[in-house]
Amino acid sequence: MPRPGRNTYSDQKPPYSYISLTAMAIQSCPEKMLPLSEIYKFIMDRFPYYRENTQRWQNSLRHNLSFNDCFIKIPRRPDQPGKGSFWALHPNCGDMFENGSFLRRRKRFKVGSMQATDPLAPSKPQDAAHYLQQQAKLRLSALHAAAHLPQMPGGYNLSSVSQPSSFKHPFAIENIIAREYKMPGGLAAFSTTGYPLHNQLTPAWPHMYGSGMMDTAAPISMASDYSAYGMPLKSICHGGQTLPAIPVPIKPTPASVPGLPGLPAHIPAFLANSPQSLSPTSPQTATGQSSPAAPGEALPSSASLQSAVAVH
DNA sequence: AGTTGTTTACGTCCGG
DNA sequence: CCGGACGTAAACAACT
Repeated sequence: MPRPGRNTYSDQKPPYSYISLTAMAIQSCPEKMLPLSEIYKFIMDRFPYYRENTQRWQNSLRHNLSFNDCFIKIPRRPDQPGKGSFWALHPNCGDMFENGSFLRRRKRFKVGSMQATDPLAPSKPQDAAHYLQQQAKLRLSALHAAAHLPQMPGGYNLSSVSQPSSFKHPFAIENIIAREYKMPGGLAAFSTTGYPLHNQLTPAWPHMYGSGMMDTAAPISMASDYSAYGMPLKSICHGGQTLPAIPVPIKPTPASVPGLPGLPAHIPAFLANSPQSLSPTSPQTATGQSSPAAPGEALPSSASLQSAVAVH
């Protein structure tokens, strides 16, 4: 029996297509690739609406993964147990959403039909898969390296490398993801400790969990204990200071700064921020905060994004 | 058996 | 109205 009045506001269907949701999920993890189950988890963690009728929407989502060229299947390595492959975004599908609404794409991404926005990025799915795998490897090694670096007070000054974002549509992934985008004064959503401040979720996104979102999302997907290469992310990212994605132009911005290759300035902050990183001593323990606060990743990038956003 | 992935089909919505 | 994007259902194969 339906229980009206309970959670109703957050039960609304998010205004994002499955493609958008999937893209968000994929973008949220360091390697930019996720297995199907993690995509499911991500979506369910963030959007209560999708905790029901799982059969229905998951079927739709799988359909989208297969059907749309913008998603690439990356096979697991033999030494990696587990079901299914990893899914990634096609390197060239960048402007599929670029500056646009996540509600409805202007045009469907087709492999052959587009000229590469990234000259380095292959267009053939197979090549792209390989390409992405390489990128993921790079990212991982970077994460690994970062884990051994001393804390950087200034953090990685990604803002110096990331492109000053041009106008970002409110529904652009950066903005959807980076809740801080609309924080008053464009204040950076990061404490000096490097921990993101998670509690200012704007009421503008009722379909997601409000301030409680991060609680429920505590065992967040991206922070799942494994990486694309079977290495426990948590061990890689320990310390809370992790290097953001390697300069990999996965989503080059057309209006990018000359001389600056498209950096993943699009690290989805709110997505990437594993709630665990919220606060090591988070008072909200609704979901059993026993897990060691897994460090958020891609934070510096988000910070840079923040600064970029704050500028305009 | 359950999950994952592919494919086909059909309906709805929206913009041109 | 038409075509494209999207959502959903369903059948089926392959895999764990």
